[in-house]
Amino acid sequence: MKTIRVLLADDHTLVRAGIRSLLQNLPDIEVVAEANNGREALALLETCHPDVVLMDIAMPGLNGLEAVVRIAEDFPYIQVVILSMYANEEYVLRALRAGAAGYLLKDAGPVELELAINAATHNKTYLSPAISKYVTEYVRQESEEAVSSPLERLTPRQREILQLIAEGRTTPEIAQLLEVSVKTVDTHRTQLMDRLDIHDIAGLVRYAIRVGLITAEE
Amino acid sequence: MKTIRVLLADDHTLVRAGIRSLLQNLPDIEVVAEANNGREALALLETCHPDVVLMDIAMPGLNGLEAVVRIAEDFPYIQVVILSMYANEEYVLRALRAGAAGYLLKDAGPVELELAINAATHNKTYLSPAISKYVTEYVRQESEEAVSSPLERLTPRQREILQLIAEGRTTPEIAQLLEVSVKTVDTHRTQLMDRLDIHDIAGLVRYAIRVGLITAEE
DNA sequence: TATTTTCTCAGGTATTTCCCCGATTGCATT
DNA sequence: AATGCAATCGGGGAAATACCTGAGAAAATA
Repeated sequence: MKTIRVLLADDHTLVRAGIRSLLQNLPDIEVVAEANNGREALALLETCHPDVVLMDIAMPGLNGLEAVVRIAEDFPYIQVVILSMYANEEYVLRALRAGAAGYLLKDAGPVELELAINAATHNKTYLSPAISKYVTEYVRQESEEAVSSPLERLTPRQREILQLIAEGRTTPEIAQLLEVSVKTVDTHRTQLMDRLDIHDIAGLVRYAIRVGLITAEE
Repeated sequence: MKTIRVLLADDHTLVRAGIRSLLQNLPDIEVVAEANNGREALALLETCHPDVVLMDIAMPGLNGLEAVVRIAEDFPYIQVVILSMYANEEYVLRALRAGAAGYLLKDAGPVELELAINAATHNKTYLSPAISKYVTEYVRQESEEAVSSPLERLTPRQREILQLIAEGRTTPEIAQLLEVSVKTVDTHRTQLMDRLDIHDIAGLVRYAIRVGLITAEE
């Protein structure tokens, strides 16, 4: 079995150095190049021809998701494993639709690194357990049509109520504001919580901020 | 020269493993323990008695800045080097005021790791070049009086509980986590709400994000 | 030493959240 | 015509929040 050539793309030098150090302890894996961002990674592909690209998402200049799209287009034989801090559904879906061969959380164990890289070289997909749960099957088929940011999984009424909740309004206040029954608002809250799989106010607020429905400032 | 005992605190397992791997290549440095967050780090101090703590800032449960304050108070002979993604002035100042012996950016080079740790053991301070420029001198003197990130209107305990609330923990959960009565947590919540003049969970979450106690991401 | 602050805990109460079950209406797609 | 979805409303209940009063012990501060 020949050694697997890996390109490392992460804007944090220290993190990159750390992961390189980890990979050096693994057999059959060789880090052939490092990149500071997506653009650098793309530029290095032709000269280094890696088998697998290990790529962070949050990078200045050209981020990882964008880079995955281009790699999949121009170098279909190169597999990309995303290395992300966040189990953000939006990111995961976009990465997989773009053709990523794996999605690793940065709090994954070192063994997962090896798993993901080996899976990628066999054209298989490895996902960190924490994310595979809400992705699993339906992503790839669904990718053809409906795009659906998670926010769009909510009805307009649900989004409206989510925003009011995140702004700190109580259920009775919202009911009065919208001139409907308290029970109606209650039902909407319950249902939008189900859809987002978030079950407390704090989580809703963070989510609302994440998707830009509100801001933390006032 | 005896070996330097290091405790590693970072919530990203992979990053932690990477840095540990880097440190193992350095002479006279031994990683004696790893922690997932600030609270775990504090708990490990007594049993592992490290010389230096390498600590991330953004961690769930108890963040790095808060942990520095407590370490400086309870274990003044232990040096703390902050390991952060952000060159955020607010963070840097708070860390140094709290008594951190160093502030490393995650895109620092591996050599800086060694520099910072060695500086720390000699009671010196190492700062990544990118941040030392806007810190330099005036921090330490100014720290005596003038003030006041809004967060400092809260007691350490209140900040700790605020963070847990903003992360979505319920009162019983927090009580169990801190090993105090539910009523105690309840009182803390009430009192910190009074001080901030914020009277609902949603507002607390937005506030916590605003001041950098937590992020909207997960 | 005296005072204040912090942290701890308790009782009680009102409100709200969170979730279960159910339902009707209307609108749109199949 | 039938199915699905969105929006409305209800009863009921366990849990959590929000707020009140009061209070002891330890720590920091004046």
